[in-house]
Amino acid sequence: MIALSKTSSWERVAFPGDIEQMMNLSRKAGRVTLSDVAKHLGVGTMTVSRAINKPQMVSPELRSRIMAAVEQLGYIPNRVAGGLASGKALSIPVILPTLYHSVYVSFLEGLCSVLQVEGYQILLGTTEYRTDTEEQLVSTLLGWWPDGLIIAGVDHSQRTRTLLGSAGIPIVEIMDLSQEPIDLNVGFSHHQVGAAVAEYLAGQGYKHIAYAGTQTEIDFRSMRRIAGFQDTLRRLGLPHHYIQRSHKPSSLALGKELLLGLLEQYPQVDAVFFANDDQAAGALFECQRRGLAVPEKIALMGFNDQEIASQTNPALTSVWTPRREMGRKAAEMLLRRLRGQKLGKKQVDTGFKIVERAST
Amino acid sequence: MIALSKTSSWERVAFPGDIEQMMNLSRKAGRVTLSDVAKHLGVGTMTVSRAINKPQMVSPELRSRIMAAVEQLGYIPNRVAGGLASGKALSIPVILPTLYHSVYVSFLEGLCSVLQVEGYQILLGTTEYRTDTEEQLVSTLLGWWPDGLIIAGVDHSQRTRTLLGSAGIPIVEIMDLSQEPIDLNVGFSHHQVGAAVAEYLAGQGYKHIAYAGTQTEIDFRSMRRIAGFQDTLRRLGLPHHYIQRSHKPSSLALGKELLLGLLEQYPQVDAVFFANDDQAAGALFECQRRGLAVPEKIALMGFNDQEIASQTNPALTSVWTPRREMGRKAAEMLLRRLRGQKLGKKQVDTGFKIVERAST
DNA sequence: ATGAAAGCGCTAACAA
DNA sequence: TTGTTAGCGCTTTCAT
Repeated sequence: MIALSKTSSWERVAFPGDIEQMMNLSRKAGRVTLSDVAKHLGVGTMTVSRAINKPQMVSPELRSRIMAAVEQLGYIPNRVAGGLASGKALSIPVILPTLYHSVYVSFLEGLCSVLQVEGYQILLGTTEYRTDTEEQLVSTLLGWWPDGLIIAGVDHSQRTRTLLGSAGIPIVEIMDLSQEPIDLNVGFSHHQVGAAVAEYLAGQGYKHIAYAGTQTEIDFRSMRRIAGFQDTLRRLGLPHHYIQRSHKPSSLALGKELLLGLLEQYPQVDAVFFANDDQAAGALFECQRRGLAVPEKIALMGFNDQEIASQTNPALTSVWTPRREMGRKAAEMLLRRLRGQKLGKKQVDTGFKIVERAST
Repeated sequence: MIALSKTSSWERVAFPGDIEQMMNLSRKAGRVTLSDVAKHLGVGTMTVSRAINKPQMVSPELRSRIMAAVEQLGYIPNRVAGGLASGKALSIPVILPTLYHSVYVSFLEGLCSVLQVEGYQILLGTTEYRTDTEEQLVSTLLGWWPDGLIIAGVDHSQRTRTLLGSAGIPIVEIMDLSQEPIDLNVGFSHHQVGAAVAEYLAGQGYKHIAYAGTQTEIDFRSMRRIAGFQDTLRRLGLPHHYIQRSHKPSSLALGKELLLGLLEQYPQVDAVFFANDDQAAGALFECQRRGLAVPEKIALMGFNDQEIASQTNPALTSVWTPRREMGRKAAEMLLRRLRGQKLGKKQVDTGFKIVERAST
């Protein structure tokens, strides 16, 4: 592998540092406030506030004068002050394990598509699958006096549960179903996924069915899929000990690694269910290289039904999961709560689907 | 394609709606404040505030009593109030086109890795490549009185530039190099990328070199790569009109579509530079299906050097771009500014590298 | 329809 | 080391 490289850096402008600092310090002084606008027009601050937030309460004539002044002076309402005064910050923290799985990105997009238009600001936090980070994030984010909070997963530390439970705001746990939700819950059963996949692969006639996944010690959802998977294999009288784990983060390369480890240890394996599509695709690429026919020699199956699953050769059977839909649903439930509307169900099972393609 | 499905939803608990509402309304009343803690201990509010924010200024004995009370009462500092009082909200908005490109996700991670530990909260906004959305986001996010702001790209509406320029806080434009940065700037030259790739492919002996990309009308960086690409081909006396565009968002499937469109229109094309690795991979998968030898019949090249490029068969030549590094660098420059430290350069060219693999 | 007063929860600046 | 005073920019409440 050759690497050509082009790099250069240079200084653009030679502002003296003290000018930069001055600009920085002048921030406060430079900001236009509500009362600046009010003074400018000789009206009360409340009138300006109303013109902006409840236009119909201000006479059209005054209103347009105010809006003109707002525009002219470049006034931007201070949401921090507004939030403090009103007790509503219009912010909603979202706590996710990572953004490297496109699953969480899709979820976020679904969420944004509803919340952004309603004027809510999303405060993002990622835990990297660590419960202690999660706990700390919850605590930090609650400090913003959010209107609600959305958190991935249903497995939290006791302190996290206490914090969330006593925050007095709607909480939505997502991506999984909880036995005892803190408040609201949108997701599907990962145990059922594992069971359904085992049943499906067994139904296709495979006899030595393996599970391969990463970070299985800290990814509770993956663990639950394994449990459902093994339970079902056991019930069907099939071997259920073909489990390959790794502590490394998920990637295509890791799919290859997991596959090779599996084949070395258990050459008889004839089907593998991966913890996600990337790993399955990485394994498939390795099969292509080795001339291992898929699915004739070995069947491969992914999870989440990301785009790559439908594009490889052969295309990968996978489990479709409604991540964007979960995002929208979670946002909608939160909004209903915030508006004081009644909620039909506090827990929603969004289900999943096995999408059969050529790899099994 | 068969689709098995499992879905169910049910009502978990039958709380009367009015209780839910009460809980919601009681939020304010239920919240423990700084003065609650102070009263509880019979000390001044400032002492509690100091014990939390500047521990070394409070006597160890009192400090531990305070921390115990904080823990016991479940006090969580209100960052909204603190932000208002201090004029520092410790928040930094990040405005990105989308999270669907893993490039922006990597950038975000790089950013978080520096800012999260320093106590800054990231406020996320995505524009979907729309300048009007960007303008609106800038305005909204500035309302949080952020300490700085990070924005992808260097092409903004005039109003956006004005808003950012007069905000009086450090601004970092990323992912590209600007002729006239608003303030700070970390990125690389997309024109240079296009030029370097054209030169590289021509150097490999290809004669009919094409560019394929999506949303080229609204993705200014892609446009700049095309410009550099065409300029160089022209200079080398090669045809430079093999350009395939689409208005659809980037995906593997679109790579296939772009490739097929290209081959239909210009059968003589012998090398294609795609706007990103996903598209190149999608095209490669289609070549596999059609038995089109890569690179013998047609050479394929990606952009960004995402993981998929190194895993396909053949592996894809690509252009490595330092997105995580840009994230870190942007965060560091911002922090230096916020600390009042001097900055070496206001603009940093992070460069790029052509990573040669088997597909060219 | 408009304005005045009070205060959201916290911290800077000063005093003791 | 600790406490007091004042006020951040806005909205609520109540008056006009």
